[in-house]
Amino acid sequence: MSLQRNDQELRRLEELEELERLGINVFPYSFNKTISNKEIQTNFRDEDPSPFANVSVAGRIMTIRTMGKATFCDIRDESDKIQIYFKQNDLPDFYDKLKLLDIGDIIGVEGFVFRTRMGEITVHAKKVEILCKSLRVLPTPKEEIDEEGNKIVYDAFADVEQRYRKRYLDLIVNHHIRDTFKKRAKIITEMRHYFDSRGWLEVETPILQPLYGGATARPFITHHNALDIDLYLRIADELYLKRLIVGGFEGVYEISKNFRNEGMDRMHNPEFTSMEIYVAYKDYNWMMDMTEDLLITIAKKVNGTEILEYDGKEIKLEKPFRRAKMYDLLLEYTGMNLRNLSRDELYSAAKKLNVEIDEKAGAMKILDEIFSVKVQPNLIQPTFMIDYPVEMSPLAKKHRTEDGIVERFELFIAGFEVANAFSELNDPRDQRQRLEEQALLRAGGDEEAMVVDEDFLYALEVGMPPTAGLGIGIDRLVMLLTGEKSIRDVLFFPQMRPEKSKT
RNA sequence: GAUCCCGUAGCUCAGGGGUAGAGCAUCUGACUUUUAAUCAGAGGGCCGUAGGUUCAAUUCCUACCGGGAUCACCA
Repeated sequence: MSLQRNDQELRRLEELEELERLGINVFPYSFNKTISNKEIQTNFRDEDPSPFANVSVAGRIMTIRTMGKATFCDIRDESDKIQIYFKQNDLPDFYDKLKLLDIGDIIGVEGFVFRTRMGEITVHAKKVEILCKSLRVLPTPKEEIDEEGNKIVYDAFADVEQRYRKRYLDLIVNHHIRDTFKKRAKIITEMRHYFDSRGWLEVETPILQPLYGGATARPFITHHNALDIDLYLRIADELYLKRLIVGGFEGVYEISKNFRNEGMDRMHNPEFTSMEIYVAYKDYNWMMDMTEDLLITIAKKVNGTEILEYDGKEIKLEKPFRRAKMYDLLLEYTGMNLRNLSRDELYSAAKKLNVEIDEKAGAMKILDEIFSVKVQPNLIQPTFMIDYPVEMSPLAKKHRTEDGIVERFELFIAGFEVANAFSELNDPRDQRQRLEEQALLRAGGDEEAMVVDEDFLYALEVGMPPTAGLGIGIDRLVMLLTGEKSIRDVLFFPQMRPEKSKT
């Protein structure tokens, strides 16, 4: 921890000490803020300023303009900016202390609201309190509105690394980014509301798991000292939620973090938020209807429209979403029928399609690769891809009429996966066989294959009703509804490589 | 892991083999309705680190360090 301070920071420390010498508590305990900046900005009327004859505002100083015996500054609170007018005659005790204030300090101001000659709604200060002295220099972007009303930003705080590492600075300086996070909160609230109003129960299941399951991914491993056992941070909560359906709940859902020890890019963060829901007596057809309705409801509540714009493309969330079988989509975009092909036939098909494949890849891996290169980028409008090969989906129920296929869908929007769902496998014999096949893959070196969870199998043997399950990647849904291109822009604190001390 | 790009003042960036540049921020002075305030002045830099080429390197070369993007990995 370096305590080296630059000249500007040293000067701020000196100012702080000077204020303390003058008997001012630079870090007081509270302030009676009576109104938000936004309320003033939206409700002030020149005809009748009386409701604002005595307001107390507070916020962080963003700019200071001193003109001798008068000073203007802009302060920002959570809601908006407002200008403060300090006049020497009106602040005999405080005015000379203004020079000890800096951009970044937090102040509280009592005064009356008026409009300046330049038309700016402003608080004329009668009393000023310092609420916090800032010892670090803020990045200092400047904004200007040109004649066409366009906002021009100078010296933007735009370095993505610094923005992610020091998100608090990003939030202060790039005030608008908070809109994304407000929207994120609203999306989750609306989702909860949708589920709760249908009587489904929000639950919490273990994050520390003795066995990990419910998805194919490498886990994070940790250690419990008292029990002296390794535990895994969950990669999914699926198997626990199904145990609750076995226990007699008919609708359970959980919104929480999963952890996957894999690569990071604009669609992946090692910890991410997912929602999983299980509803008894339903199948994947019902779940598709519900998913459509859920997403359209949320989009309308959050954006006021079911039309999205993402990456320059207009996307309509309109019932019904397209439903297409996996092999039909593959045929559509590759011109090849890939069903019932052997591993080697799939491999040569991939070669023909110029899809690069690892020599050792198995049949499902090849199929997945062809899909993600040739099909997925084209699925811009909402598309349920349905009916996957059984080998790809160890927890999904076999298709009621088609051999070798399971009842599963994934929802693609804007070319990325938003949701994944099955008619849940509830035949314990079939489930055991599939998990044992996974265990074989695992023994063969596939680190992502699932492990056999005997207690889960026990629960299935006790009996789980027919059930439909759905998982939605919340981060990706937020990206879709906010237009953000990187998962890092919808997470306050995305995972970053640790900062190493520079040589 | 591969490829490409970046590293110069507190911030955003320009420059270029010969004393290091701008705007903002900071400091001093002027200014009692300014708003990218303005005006006059000032301070602030191991030009990421190390080595090489050179009379001379912040600049060219190499390596390293730090970071980013794309790809690979990863539903």
